Amino acid sequence: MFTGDMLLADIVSTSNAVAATRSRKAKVAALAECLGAATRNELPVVTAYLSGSLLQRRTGLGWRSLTALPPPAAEASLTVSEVHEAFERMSRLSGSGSQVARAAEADALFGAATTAEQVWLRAVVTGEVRQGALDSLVQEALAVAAGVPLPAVRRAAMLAGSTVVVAGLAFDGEEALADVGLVVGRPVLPMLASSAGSVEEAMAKLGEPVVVDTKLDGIRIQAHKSGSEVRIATRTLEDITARLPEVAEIVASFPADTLVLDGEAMTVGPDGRPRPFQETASRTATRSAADAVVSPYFFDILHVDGRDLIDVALDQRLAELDRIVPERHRSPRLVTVDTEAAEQFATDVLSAGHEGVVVKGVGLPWEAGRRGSGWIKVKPVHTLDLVVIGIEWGSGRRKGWLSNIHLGARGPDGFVMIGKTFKGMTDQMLAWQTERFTELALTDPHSDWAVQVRPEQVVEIAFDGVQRSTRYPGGVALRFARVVRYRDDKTAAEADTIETVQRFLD
DNA sequence: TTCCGACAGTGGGGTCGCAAT
DNA sequence: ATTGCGACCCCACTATCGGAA
Repeated sequence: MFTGDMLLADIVSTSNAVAATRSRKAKVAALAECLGAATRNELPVVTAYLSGSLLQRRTGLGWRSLTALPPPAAEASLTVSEVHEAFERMSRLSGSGSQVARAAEADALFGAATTAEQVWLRAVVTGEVRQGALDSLVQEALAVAAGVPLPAVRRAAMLAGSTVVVAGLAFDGEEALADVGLVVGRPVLPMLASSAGSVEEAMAKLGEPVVVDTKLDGIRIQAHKSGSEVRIATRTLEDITARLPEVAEIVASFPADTLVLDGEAMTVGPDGRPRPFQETASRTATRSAADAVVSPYFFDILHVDGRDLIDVALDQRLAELDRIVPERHRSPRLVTVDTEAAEQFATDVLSAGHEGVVVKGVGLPWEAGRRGSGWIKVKPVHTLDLVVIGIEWGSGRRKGWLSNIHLGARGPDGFVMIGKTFKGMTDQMLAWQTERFTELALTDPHSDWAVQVRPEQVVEIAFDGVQRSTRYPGGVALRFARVVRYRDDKTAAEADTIETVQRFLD
């Protein structure tokens, strides 16, 4: 009765075919063929696996626990369903001795896998399938395989909060997908923002008029209220209601029977100014209602009292938001066509201690996922001239290139490491720095993953801010560091000092 | 023919809980 | 009590494909 069940080997060979081509159309075709071969009850697992993910949120397995694997099987026999069941058992394990039990499960699973299957299994557990296709291309493949329009798949996935749960519906046809609606209590995929260097640039992209919203430095929350019941979800749709009882209580008090709100949760000091992100992160990561209280600040509304507002223009949604949510729980905003007024607002927001602004087109509906959407964030950027004190070999497409640089600020006695970065490098820069830092190497560059170098090369680094660190000796680390350019017009002796970096903390 | 939107890849720092030591 | 790992919070940037202009 198990004949016809899809083999893991089919997933693996599809994944290898997808990885072997750079053409997106060819990737989609390969994915679609595999989706088309799945039975209805296999489809959720197959959909997840083809996008390089598991259905289990946590398995307890990671890179470290998969360093030593049992000998591989000679022939492929594992079915997709068996693999899913094995991960399901692992995800349910907890308590004393669970590591041993989990290791035994992992051993049995990997021992039944061929070499190629072991490679894929390890990659999917660590989130490193790297086949050049994730959820988005799998959605395209679903549309192709089921013969339905891509926008119908995307919209259903947005409203259901997942591609996996709508995969089967795609094969029922366009009407079945269209029947997927917003359900209060079921989180929807969040709308994301692209970024721009200035308010003016953002406004130029959107046309007029715009909403200039305050960008708070906390964590994204989606609140669902149904009667007295409130659920709070994060950006990845993890339910954190139990960790934010004070937020749930506030939402419960809002004058609506059913409600879906989008916003940010953040800790605020007694002076009314926002606290550093690290404090919000600490408070929201734990269940204990400690002294630091998190407050919600909402900036959008997707549903109220039986009415979905997803397709309604932003200005009309904001009118509803203002009607339901008191001002102290909304993020401050300005609606304008005037660039100067918008820039002044952004300046005021920054002096109030906030992260920046998000510029939004007033006429746009709410649309999940799409990076190049109608929301554009603008944040100030700082720069420092630092010294490269080490570098690491890259992986994936950066294999064979020295990639991730260690950054040092000038200290009273040598250079003090304050972070690393791999961002902002072009392929040309990667080639150049591989040669340059091989010359400056203090340790054998080919004997180790990380290479120490003579602190001579100055690099201009952009970053968003400085945070307290227990990892680095100076007690500070850069947030979102990226390379602007290498500077040959400055010597290491002219680099910025650790004191300069530490002053950013105030 | 050129341009640009969308996508995937490559990793960064910090926080916690949990199980093993 | 401490430590290491896994999970998840915040994320920027470049290369590339393929459709739009």
